[in-house]
Amino acid sequence: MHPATASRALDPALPGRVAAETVRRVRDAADALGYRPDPTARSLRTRRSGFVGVVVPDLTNPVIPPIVRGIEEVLWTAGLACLLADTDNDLEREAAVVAELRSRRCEGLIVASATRSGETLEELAREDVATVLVTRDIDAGTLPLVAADDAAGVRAAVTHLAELGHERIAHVTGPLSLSTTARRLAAFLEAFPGAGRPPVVHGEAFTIPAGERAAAELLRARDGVTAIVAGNDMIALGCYAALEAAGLRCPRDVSVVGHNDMPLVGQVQPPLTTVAIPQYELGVEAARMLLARLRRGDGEQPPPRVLLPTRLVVRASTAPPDG
Amino acid sequence: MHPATASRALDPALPGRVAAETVRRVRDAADALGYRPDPTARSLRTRRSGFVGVVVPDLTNPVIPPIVRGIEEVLWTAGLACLLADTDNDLEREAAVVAELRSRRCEGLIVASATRSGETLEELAREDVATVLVTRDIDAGTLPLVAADDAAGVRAAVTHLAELGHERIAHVTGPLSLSTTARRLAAFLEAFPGAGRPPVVHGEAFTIPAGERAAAELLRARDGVTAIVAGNDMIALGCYAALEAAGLRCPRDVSVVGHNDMPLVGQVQPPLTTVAIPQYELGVEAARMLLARLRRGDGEQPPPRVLLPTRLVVRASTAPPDG
DNA sequence: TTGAAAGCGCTAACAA
DNA sequence: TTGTTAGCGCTTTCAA
Repeated sequence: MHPATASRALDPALPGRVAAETVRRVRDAADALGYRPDPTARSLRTRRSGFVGVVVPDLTNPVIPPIVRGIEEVLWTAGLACLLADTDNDLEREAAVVAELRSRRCEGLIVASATRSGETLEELAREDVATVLVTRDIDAGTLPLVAADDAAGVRAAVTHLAELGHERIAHVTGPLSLSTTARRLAAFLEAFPGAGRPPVVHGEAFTIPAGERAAAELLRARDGVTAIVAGNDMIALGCYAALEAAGLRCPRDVSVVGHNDMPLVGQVQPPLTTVAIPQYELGVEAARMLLARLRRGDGEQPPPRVLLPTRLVVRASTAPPDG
Repeated sequence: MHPATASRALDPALPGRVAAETVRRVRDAADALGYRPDPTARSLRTRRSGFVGVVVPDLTNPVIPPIVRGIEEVLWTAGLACLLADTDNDLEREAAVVAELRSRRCEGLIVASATRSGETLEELAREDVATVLVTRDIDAGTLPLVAADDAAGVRAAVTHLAELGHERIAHVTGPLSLSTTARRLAAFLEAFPGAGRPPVVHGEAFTIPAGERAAAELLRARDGVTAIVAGNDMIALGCYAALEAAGLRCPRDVSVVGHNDMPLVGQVQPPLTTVAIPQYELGVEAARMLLARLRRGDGEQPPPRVLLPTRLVVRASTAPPDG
């Protein structure tokens, strides 16, 4: 029997190209010998590596792991493995990581580390590398994106606070280099048309200390603020700290809404009202989009953008003002 | 110029095997053409894939991501990429995942999903596949291991409670299928030599509900218990819930100590006293151990075991009894 | 439906 | 120090 015939027999994608009897014999022999086709040799021949690069900004950020799980699950089922790379939120490392992943002939890239100016990533679009962005977008808008509908989440948060009776609502943003911050800020501002600009301060990172510093600044002016929409949950916890330092209580004096619904924010004191995003589904959808792109071969014009619904989880950090 | 010469010129590991002038010319040409050697072809020839499989039980478990970061960082620096696979705490999936990783010719495996009986993994030892276990061990003890010194952590916890004046201390374990549970339980029992067996109940998973159920059972008997050493932080939070349901307060009525120091357990109410483990360093050390194993070629007899120090973080969930 | 032959891009061994 | 040759294990023409 010839190797070529065996190869054909073992290829499930070939319908009647080979006799059923032969297929059986080949399979039996393969089982008996414990034969596993060498993926390297196959790759060399077929020009397909069988894996996808997954670039994350920081695996330690609680938003990321469920997304990666969603990606991994879908890709794995499709027979693709995940090469994981962490950029540690560093642009140079992102560039290095993407270069390495490309040189390793990844079939595609899923990138969760995008920053708005995204040099490295724009180049991927230009060179038509199969790429899908998750959560974080580039301003150029030249790459496919799967993200949560943050704007709707922020609108829901503002509406919730307004319904509780809040009139002076502030926003503590995350870092301005991220599209998530921009989207949330824009949605926040649009929720107050004409009514005089609401207070906005910027946190320089998605961390508790950064949130605390920004919120402290906000509270110094005070300005009648009775509620804060935070850029994310860490920022919200920073707000808690700043409120405590200022001798204010949450939610009695100031209500706080977070974003993401990360693990345990329902266990802190007070349990945090927050905008939940469908993290796992973001991963699943991003992987599916990449798979579709790989099957089609070339990029679509314009790149698809999918926004998944968010959900406001009301807990105890929001209450009527003066309550 | 011949391709073989070019290949040699581009290989940094070859000292004076090629003329400096030639090296320069080759490099210039390579740069000009944007030449990148094909890793697939190289792999086929050298029989080295350039990546390592990283098997995790559940990326969503907060203990895992920092470990993976440590692994990824070290491996990446060494020129190896990480193929990530999640078993979802499922033995069948672990078997499938390991098989797939092996068939993809990973140079080695780092496994964080081991269970004590670990069929699949014992086979790796038998077949001399380069493998390092992190955190979770198999009973057979036939594979290299990097883990935290949980026993010391539990001893520190018990000592801390004893010094506060607690005499009736209980243990709520995690799932018995895990070596971490066994190690912590053994250390706990050894801390009470002769003094009559202290109360022990078993949580069937490292989750808040499982911890709550187990702790509720414990509290039904009550039995004068004034302190609980929990199998991990999630179990500890389950204890919080059970205490609250039973109308008891922590730490006034019952003190609680967790294990792992996961994110935000310092923010819950009361802030959790817990045994911190060096997660990132576990990853770093596991990766280093694998690298050493790969360089040596064959397995050591007996397999190395490294325990990294833990640290008791005292917060507000522990206080003197009747306090 | 199967066999034969070629070649993916690289590097290791050997020869010059 | 460089050139030659061969072959890693597979799949894909093309021919039978």
